[in-house]
Amino acid sequence: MDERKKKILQAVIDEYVNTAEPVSSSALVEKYHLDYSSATVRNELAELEKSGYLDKTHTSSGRIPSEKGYRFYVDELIKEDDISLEEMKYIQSKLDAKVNEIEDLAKIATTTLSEITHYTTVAIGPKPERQLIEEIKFVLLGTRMLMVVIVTDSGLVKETIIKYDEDITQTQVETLNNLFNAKLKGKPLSKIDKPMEEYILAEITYSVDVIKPIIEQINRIVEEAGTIYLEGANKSFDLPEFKSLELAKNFVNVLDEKEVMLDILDSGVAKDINVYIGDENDKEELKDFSVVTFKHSVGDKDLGTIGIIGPKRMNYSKVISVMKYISKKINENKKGE
Amino acid sequence: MDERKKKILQAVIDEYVNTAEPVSSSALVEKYHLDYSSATVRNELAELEKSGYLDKTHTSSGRIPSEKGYRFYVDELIKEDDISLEEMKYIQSKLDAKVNEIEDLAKIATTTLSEITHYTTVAIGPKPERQLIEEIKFVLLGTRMLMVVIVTDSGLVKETIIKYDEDITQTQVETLNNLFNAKLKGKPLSKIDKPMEEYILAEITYSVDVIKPIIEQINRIVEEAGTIYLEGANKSFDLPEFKSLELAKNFVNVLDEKEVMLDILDSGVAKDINVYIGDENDKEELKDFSVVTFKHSVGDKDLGTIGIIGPKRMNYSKVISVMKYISKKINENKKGE
DNA sequence: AGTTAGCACTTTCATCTTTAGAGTGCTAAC
DNA sequence: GTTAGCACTCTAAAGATGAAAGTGCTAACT
Repeated sequence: MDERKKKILQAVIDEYVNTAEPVSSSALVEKYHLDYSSATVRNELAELEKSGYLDKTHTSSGRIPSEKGYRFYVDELIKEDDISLEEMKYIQSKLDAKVNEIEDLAKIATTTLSEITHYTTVAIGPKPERQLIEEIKFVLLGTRMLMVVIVTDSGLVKETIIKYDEDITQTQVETLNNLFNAKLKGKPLSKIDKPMEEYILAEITYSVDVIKPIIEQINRIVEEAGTIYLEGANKSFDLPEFKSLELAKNFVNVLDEKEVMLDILDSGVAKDINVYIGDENDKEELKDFSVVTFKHSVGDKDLGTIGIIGPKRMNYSKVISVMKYISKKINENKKGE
Repeated sequence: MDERKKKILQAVIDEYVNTAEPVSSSALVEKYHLDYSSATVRNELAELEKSGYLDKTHTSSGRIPSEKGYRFYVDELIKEDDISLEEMKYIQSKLDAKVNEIEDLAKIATTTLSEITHYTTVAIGPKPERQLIEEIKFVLLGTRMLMVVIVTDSGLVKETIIKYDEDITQTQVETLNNLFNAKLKGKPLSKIDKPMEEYILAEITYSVDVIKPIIEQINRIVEEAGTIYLEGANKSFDLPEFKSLELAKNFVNVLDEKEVMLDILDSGVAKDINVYIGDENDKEELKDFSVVTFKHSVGDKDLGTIGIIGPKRMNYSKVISVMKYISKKINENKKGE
């Protein structure tokens, strides 16, 4: 593929990303200052189509990029710094807000990413099994409410409350603190399995009624730790792709299925940024969309994965530039602590 | 209004609620076993229209209920037990789940209501200012993380975490516990104002840096305590009213505006169930919708308000029946505790 | 050999026209 | 008071028309 073809392909994609309308040869010449006539461009477009980088919606329509075209764009033509000074400042200001909980950080990053790109974003924290329990603390509220707090090494703090029908003594709380810390500290954050449950039950001399709900709630917390954030689902309604209400509904339904979302975010391979264009998505429901995911981390600490879901004609340059910038800034901020 | 007119009006509304299509005289005769010819029904329909209970979309169309018609239906014709045995069982099973936090109860009620009625539901807890602080507790996690827990008399538990750059001692935690409990226990859950802040700062001998973030976070918690739950926003897309994407977008936007939602839920007057039909809504954005709200409580304890937002042709009978049933069950469950 | 003007050809999209069908309102008869 | 019958109205879907937007190809040009 020669330089002129690349330039034209890039122009077609840039234009189509903006307008969502098939791009004509004359529009390219006018808007992209090409020093050739529309006829020449037409010849090139025909060849690009023959090689599979472009498509047409009907015989006499302008061109739209094919998935192969987008893939070439992402691999070869992408601008890595497609981000304005204003956007940088905005990101900085958002990230500057004092963040106490690791979950809030993910939330802020997700929201900001959605605000700047205008696409729908999803996020998931580090996998529970990969976090280690740093502390587990029991706190008595009043006389019949027990709060359980779990802190992990990646800074996740999760708590839950259990109501009892009878008073809990401070001594009991001490025993619980000692026992659970002895058994769970340093262990991965995963559900309490049967053997462990039996061990704990055997160890504790008093009522099973106190322990049972604790184990139940801890297991619930662990499950919840893999929760997904979703941001800007509405934004997609403004896309011309969703002129058809049918499509819009489908899209919303996909987002609603946590399982699907989880799989997508998890599937990212070794690379920090992964781009799946249309058919490259495993999930049938996403064949008409593109997904970009990135894992963010500080040093070797995994902080989870953020993903963007948008139309295939997504602004890949902007999305990836912004992702990289956010990722960089999170790292800088965190290192300062 | 004579009995036959009532019967016909009821039939028109029931039919329109189901089909969302203008109702014809012949359809009424066929489906509702009226012992009159379509011509007679037509005469009655004409009179009902003249009195303002019915409308037409164009001269030769069938009838649709007017807002006055819906209002009459709600006031006079409603079936108070429009709920099936299956639905009762489903509600019971949902509410049976052990609920430790008052907020979870609101969440469950909201979700269940949305699932059964297929409309969008919103909920808000009791107003923060009307709750009294029962306990405020400081808990040290590790050496540099401080957790603040606030428990109110209506059972709300809110917590937050503050990270410090230096170690916090157990003695400091004790001082904090004593001071804040002495000053705030029994007081309404509201933001810490300037005089109180200054008093606290004067009282504490050590670093302002420790106190400032605590006050900040407590104020954030209080603000958050008035949070809204939203459930089943997607469901509305299935309504034929939303054939136009424009309308659907507007609807989603209304839901997004927390202020509007808050006002609506707050505006409920003394009655436990309030119905606002179309123009009866204060908010311009809701003139095309109907809103039903109900306050739920146990004894004299306010538990907040739940609202349903749907098309004017909402199934008022079902909505109100289900609301009453849920309210009743919550009361029974809670009393048992 | 690469470029381009020119023009026939294709397809869409918006606008009109037509027609069948659903419903009402009214009149006159029961 | 009720109803059969029919003229009349309006909608909604299906075809008809024409302009506009583009392409592809040919033949001429540099």
